[in-house]
Amino acid sequence: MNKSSLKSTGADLEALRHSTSHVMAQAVMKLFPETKLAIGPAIEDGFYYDFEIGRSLTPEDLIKIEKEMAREIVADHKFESYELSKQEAIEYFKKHNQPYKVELIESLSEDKVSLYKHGGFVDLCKGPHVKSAGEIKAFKLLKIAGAYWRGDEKNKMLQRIYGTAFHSSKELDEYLENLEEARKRDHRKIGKDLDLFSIQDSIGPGLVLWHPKGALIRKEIEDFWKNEHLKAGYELVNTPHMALLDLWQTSGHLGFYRDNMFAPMEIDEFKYEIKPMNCPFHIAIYKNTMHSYRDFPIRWAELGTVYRYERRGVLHGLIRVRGFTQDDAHIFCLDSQLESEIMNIIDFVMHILSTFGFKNYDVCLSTRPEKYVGSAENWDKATGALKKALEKKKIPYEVDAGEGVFYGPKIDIKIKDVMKRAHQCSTIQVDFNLPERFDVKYIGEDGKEHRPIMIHRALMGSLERFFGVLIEHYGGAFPLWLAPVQVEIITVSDKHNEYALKIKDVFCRNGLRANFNIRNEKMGAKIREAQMQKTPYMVIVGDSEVEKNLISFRARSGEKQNDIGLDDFIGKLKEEIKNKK
RNA sequence: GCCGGCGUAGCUCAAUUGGCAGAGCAGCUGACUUGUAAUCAGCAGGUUAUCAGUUCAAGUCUGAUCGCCGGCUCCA
Repeated sequence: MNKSSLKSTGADLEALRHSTSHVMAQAVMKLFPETKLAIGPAIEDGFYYDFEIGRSLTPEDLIKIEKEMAREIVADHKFESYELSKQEAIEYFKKHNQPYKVELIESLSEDKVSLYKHGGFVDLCKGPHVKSAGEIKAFKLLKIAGAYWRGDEKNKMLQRIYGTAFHSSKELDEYLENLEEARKRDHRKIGKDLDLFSIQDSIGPGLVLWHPKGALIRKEIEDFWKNEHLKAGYELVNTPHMALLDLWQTSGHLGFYRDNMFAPMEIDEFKYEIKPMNCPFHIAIYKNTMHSYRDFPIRWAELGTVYRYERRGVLHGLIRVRGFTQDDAHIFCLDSQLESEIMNIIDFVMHILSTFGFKNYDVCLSTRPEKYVGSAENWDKATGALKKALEKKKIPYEVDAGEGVFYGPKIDIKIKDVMKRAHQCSTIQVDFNLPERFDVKYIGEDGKEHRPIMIHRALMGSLERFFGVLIEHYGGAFPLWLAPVQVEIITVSDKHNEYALKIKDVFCRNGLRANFNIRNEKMGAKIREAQMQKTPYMVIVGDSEVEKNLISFRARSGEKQNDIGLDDFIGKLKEEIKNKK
């Protein structure tokens, strides 16, 4: 649940949705009187309610529940709040056979509990609610899902109904249209339509095949990434995909990360492990030589491919996979450099992400969890540095208290795509664990050994996830610099094929990706095809162009221009590529 | 992993109560020679995810397995 976005949609909308969830629960109770109620809050763009019902709900049930809700809304019962003592409330819910409510009340610290009543329906609830059910003007039940009681997988699984509600049906319709738009932009669909990537049964779940067009986009991203890193004072490293199991013993991953690691394989009586992280390798490079305090900061970056075991049910297109390439970097620095390094990284993240058209972010600072390594003093120092860096950069952020990784505090940056959905990609983490475990050190000014600070960071997170987000962000219509085919050459008839091949060659020599499909098809069909493939430019040549040695073009956007010089057109494209627009 | 749903040609989808697996697009071949979002015709394409079972007969019913989808938990 995202509190900030609840705020942005308004407290009254939250009350409306919360009230709608009560009305839904009431309808469910009426249709299934044996139902045991769990919880039913408002969430970012709607609400849900968890139930234990004797049987599995079906989509038809949702329709019945909606009808029952509509009747209740017409009845327009008031929402009335009142208080009971804890004991009275427990007795009430015991009497009505509502064990989850009893458990909730028992866990409350207050002496009195607040309840809301409307119609005959009573629920444990802090409120607030709308005045009466009639205020619910537009709602829809969206999906049925399983959800663990109290979010713990050891507990019983309940049935959750998701729904949403708005103040007007116009807003509801807009929301539903938005959902439809999101479905159209689904990277799995676009990935198939544009032949960018696939994930196949014969290869294995969560393992991505990058097809030529996807791989081309990846190459452009990688080239950009590498060049920007070199400019920003990073050095590039490369490390293997596996290492002796001992390495993971030393790093501690076998202890705390085993569930996410694939089983080791045995080679020549030694056990090897496919890597779930890149950090130990970078540390190994560091440790291969002596380091002076003068060397810092050391910034090593790698597009490092890692493999992690993810439970089957969590895999999702490119967003959640089992093999992925992190745009990883590790920075070794002095305490005194931590803050400025963090600020550098923040600037760098913004620079890289904004190039892809991501201008809005949700930033979170995660602080020390209950279980942690390192001294509390170091944690405070590092957390303070992260905080100060964010404040100096005037970046608004939320604090996720206790949500840091056990080895250090972190800043997570979630990018917001054009559909305003947030995606976890970038992360900046201070690590107190690995330097200790690997005994990483440098020789200080005083001639003695000291422990450097280590920062992990990823800007795009993983190329797979980032690509998935990018596909949805652009809806498949990649900007020219990323488009796998930048120019589709289309001839009016096959008389013009020779000229088409000639200009294709000119495009290629100029480093532009031009395609000419010689297939004998009417130009209307070829334009349609290029348009559906979201090719940025179509160059059209017929008698007129061949005669005058010119070209005509049509942009994906609909922009058209006839009879321009090939050099002028190429200049235009090069300018557009340079600006990465 | 858990709850629920789904799995038919490369893609999108059909196939009465169990009764001969089909269409469009894409592909191939040929004809047409085209001016800004689909030219026409022919051909080919399948162990209906896999494996068992029920039945005279299974895409359809049952069970298991695999995978996918929506969530939960977990996370780049």
